[in-house]
Amino acid sequence: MDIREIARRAKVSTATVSRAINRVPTVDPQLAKRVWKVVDELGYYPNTQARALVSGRSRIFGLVVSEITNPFFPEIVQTFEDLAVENNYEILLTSTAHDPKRMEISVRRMIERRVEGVAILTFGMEESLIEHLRFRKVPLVFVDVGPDAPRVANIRIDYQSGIRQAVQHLAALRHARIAFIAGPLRLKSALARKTAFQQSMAEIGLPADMIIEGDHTLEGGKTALTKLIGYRRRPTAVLCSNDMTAIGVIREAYDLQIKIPTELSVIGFDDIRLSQFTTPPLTTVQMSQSELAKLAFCALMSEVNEYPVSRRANYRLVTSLILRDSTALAASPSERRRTSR
Amino acid sequence: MDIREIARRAKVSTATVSRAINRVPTVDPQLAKRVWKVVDELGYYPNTQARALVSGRSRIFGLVVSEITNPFFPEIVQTFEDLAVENNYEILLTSTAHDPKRMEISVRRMIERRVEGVAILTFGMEESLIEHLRFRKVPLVFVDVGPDAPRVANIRIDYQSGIRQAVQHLAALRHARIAFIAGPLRLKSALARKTAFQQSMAEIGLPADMIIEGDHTLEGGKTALTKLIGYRRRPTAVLCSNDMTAIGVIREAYDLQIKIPTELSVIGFDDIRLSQFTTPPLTTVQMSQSELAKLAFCALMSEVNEYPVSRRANYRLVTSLILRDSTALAASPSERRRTSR
DNA sequence: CGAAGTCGAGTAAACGTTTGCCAAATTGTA
DNA sequence: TACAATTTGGCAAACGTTTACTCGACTTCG
Repeated sequence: MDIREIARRAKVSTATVSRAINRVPTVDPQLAKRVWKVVDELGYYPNTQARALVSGRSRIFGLVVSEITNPFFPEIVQTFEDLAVENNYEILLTSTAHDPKRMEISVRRMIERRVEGVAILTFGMEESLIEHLRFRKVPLVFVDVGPDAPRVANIRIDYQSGIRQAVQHLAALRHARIAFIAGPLRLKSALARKTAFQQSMAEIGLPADMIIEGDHTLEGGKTALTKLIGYRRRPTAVLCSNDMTAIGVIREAYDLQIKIPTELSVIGFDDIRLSQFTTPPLTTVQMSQSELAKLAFCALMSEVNEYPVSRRANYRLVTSLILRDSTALAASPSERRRTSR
Repeated sequence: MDIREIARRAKVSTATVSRAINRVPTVDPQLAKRVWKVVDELGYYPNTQARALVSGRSRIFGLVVSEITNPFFPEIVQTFEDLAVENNYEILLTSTAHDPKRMEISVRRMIERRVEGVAILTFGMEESLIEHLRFRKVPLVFVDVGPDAPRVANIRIDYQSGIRQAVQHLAALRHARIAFIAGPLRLKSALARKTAFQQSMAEIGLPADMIIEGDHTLEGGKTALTKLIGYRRRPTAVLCSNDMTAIGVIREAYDLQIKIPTELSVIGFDDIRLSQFTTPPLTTVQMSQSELAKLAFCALMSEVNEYPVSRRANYRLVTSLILRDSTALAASPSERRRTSR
């Protein structure tokens, strides 16, 4: 069943059917109604590939994430999908798992399906592959790491704002020995978080001398804590580069019978949904995933639809502290071992 | 850059280029090599929509889930995607959030993109919408709830096997008062789990008289536990219809200062990844998500590619108990209040 | 009243592939 | 050497839309 069948039954030309379906205003309302009637009766759905072929627009956006099973991403995917549907786009989702091979396949898939734009929401990506997309003039949006080039938008994340709040919150609770468990420092985002921590500490005259490089996983958080408690002067609070790390810390603390928050305050970063559900609920720096997805989508949309000369856009996402129950007043050293619930 | 450009440069016809690219064996290796050379040099990627249009095969499968943010689904999506990529398929992911409106949009999207098959991995779906797909003879695969019809495959889940193991495990640990927190009983899957529990209890002569209807959420688990401890004769163990419920129970137990597993044993169902990370790690009945995705994908593939007359296929997924640390010997009533870590 | 505009609908040419059919080239057979 | 049989590659017709052009029928205006 195709547009010709509709045309025949409504006794008009295929051009008119096409125009009616696409709600072109010049078509006579009478005719349009006749067309729509037939369309509904027959349950006709236009063939997207034919449309795409002739119009040159696939109405597909690519979305690249590290891995969907990483709790950071589902919310992004969800929001992105919602927006896509609202705007009659489809999304081509690929996960790269930081594997060059998979990235290459991702890019190939995107190009073959002729995506109109790609949001790369993984943190860091093979340059050479991006080139393939750039070469084809596909609009791109990155977070933090994008090149400064035409048709490339960047979402700049303001790590400092939230991390400063976190540090000052701890300081206000009289913590002076604050440790930081960083992410893998080859990731620009992890590096930026660490730097923000150091700067925030410096601002209030505290030493940022307890920094451990973790790997943004739960396991990493666990091992980091075991290292931390081996220190001569243990930290009374620990700020983590992401929530999974913080959850690892909480988990290890439980095993070591260190009470949180009374004996150790913990703050995470990201505010993945899961962090509401830890025991105790995690105080964390929020980097809104849905906001991020929204920015990415809008960036793509305007790149695709706006006046061809879209000025090199930069978007900004601020972070901010969410208070839950994993932080408390620092125990004074003397009462260190007594305090517990 | 299209196939004609390649043809021109390789000095062959477009037909030959097409055949070379699709590795049709009748084409002379010499020519094929020449074609591939040009293809690589120019970085040519075939246009999928044109292909789909003429071949009548979109190479897209639909995948319907409830919501990606539900921790049960990401793993499914991941596995499904991996398989899809391996077989040169793309996946059109939609989440319905149990909302009829969204389901309708989902179905429309699928039909417009001409998916070759749809896996409906949400538990329960609007009949009428399925009809639209059935009407177009799109192969479908369901879990548990599918109609018995041609071109519809079903994955039958064996809830009984795992739940029996769970019950017997608890019984072996001398638990006699075992509660069950069910899911929303309008869901066939939740009902089946409850029934499996009742049967398993009956088999070993224990009364299944502490059953509460929850809602498969963490909150639901929390409130269920508060009800449970109000009972005159408290349960010493609780089996939950899914992991989120169990996590809610653990969380509430923590707040109520009930020690798990010494004072209360908890078992979940699903084995979502998260359940490894609770404190204590959750003993649970595994229903392998990746296995489920694999079955669904294979069902679709064989429906699409096999000899036209594929006999009505039924697939089977067994469940089984995974032991972690949320279960322990039942405390005898006398030592009930003394025992704790 | 006739010429010049306006407006709406139809004709047909794309879009980039695959593939049925045919002809040319090659090989085998007598 | 001639003819049949078999490969192999090219021509051109699809696939289902959109859209630039065209053309007739009304309006409008001098």
